[in-house]
Amino acid sequence: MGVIMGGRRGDTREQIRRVALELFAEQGYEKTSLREIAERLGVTKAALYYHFKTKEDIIASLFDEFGEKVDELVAWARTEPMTREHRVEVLERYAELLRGPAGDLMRFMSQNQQEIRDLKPGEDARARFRTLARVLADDRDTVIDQLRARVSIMALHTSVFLAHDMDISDDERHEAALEIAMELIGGADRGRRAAEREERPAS
Amino acid sequence: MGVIMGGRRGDTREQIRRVALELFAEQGYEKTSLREIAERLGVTKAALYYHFKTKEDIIASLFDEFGEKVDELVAWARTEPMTREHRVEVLERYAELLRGPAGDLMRFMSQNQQEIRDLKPGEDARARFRTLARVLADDRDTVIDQLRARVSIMALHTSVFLAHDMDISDDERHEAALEIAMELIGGADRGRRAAEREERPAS
DNA sequence: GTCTATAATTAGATAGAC
DNA sequence: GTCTATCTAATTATAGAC
Repeated sequence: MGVIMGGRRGDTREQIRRVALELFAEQGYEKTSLREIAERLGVTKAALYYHFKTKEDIIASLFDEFGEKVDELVAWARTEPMTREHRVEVLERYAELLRGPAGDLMRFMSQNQQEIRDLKPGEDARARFRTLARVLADDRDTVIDQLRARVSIMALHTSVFLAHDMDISDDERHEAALEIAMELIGGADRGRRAAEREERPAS
Repeated sequence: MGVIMGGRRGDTREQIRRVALELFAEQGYEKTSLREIAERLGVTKAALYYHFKTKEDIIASLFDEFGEKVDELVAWARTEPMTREHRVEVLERYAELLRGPAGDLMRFMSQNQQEIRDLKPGEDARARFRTLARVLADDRDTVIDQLRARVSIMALHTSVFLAHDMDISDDERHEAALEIAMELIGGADRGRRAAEREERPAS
């Protein structure tokens, strides 16, 4: 939208976010120091503190952007009844969301769950992850179907490093992970969910 | 084999290992300080350094014990041709191995992959993980079957925290994770592997 | 908006007494 | 085998000049 910031180049904040995500994804949150982020950007630590109050604020800013998109996806998902076809559509959209920076962020989150567990942005992200899983399989589904939904999402998050030594392109890997995720949530001869629904009176 | 240690109580080293695993699994490797381990045990940091040369040596000791068991499992797995039934058996044995301390260790590893990536014991563990996955699906299988094998192992490693807010017992969760893992590696109407083998001359 | 300088804290690790 | 005391290095964060 062509927003013009006060200073000469208003993109410093954005560059901090970009470099921080790079380094967090590369080596983890704790291991990445503010000094390192500043050095790679050619500025000093104090400059970082002008744009972000704390180190945690940097990562919070990254998670917030992703969180909004997930919230939108969940809201959209709930506009239609959860048929198997719709579940597949939701998963496809989520997989699409994971191409680009969001994928790096979720890969980072998967590989550093413990580190970000105590951080507010980490808690929020986990809550969103649960919400998305519950869209795919809720309390009316069997516990195993609920677990299948979670494993399928995790498969999408982790495919990059699960397949990192396999000789395939990014697109092939993306396709393979999506297929596995779909098998898990929309399984072939699995009709428990539909069967249960039939037995229940429309409330 | 009933080894008798030199000192009066040879269990200090073992207690350090136990407490360390507890804390590592609770809060991660980096976040757990040697001071914390020592305090929970009622000793001092210097006492730890008598039993282990470095902090890394403590975690290496934990991974080594687990690694031996995985090596044994892999060796056993290779004594028979890899039929679908045998794959299921291998996975069952691995799941059984994950009950007890090994499960805590693998859960810790899953949640802290980035942290232990640069550590020697972490590299070794990852190599063993790949080896086990290749026992279940090797180069002659499709890439998607290879990825399925890895997802299935990860599902076993992570079921504890994937299902931590679900209202099920440990045994139910264990069963559910194992079922999902088996679906992934021994899938219903999936015959690619067998078909490929038929086309190949017995070398 | 970016800098220098520094405070305050904590970590892993070692030396040497007992 | 365990202790006290200490070293070195790195971290997050702040104060104040320009």
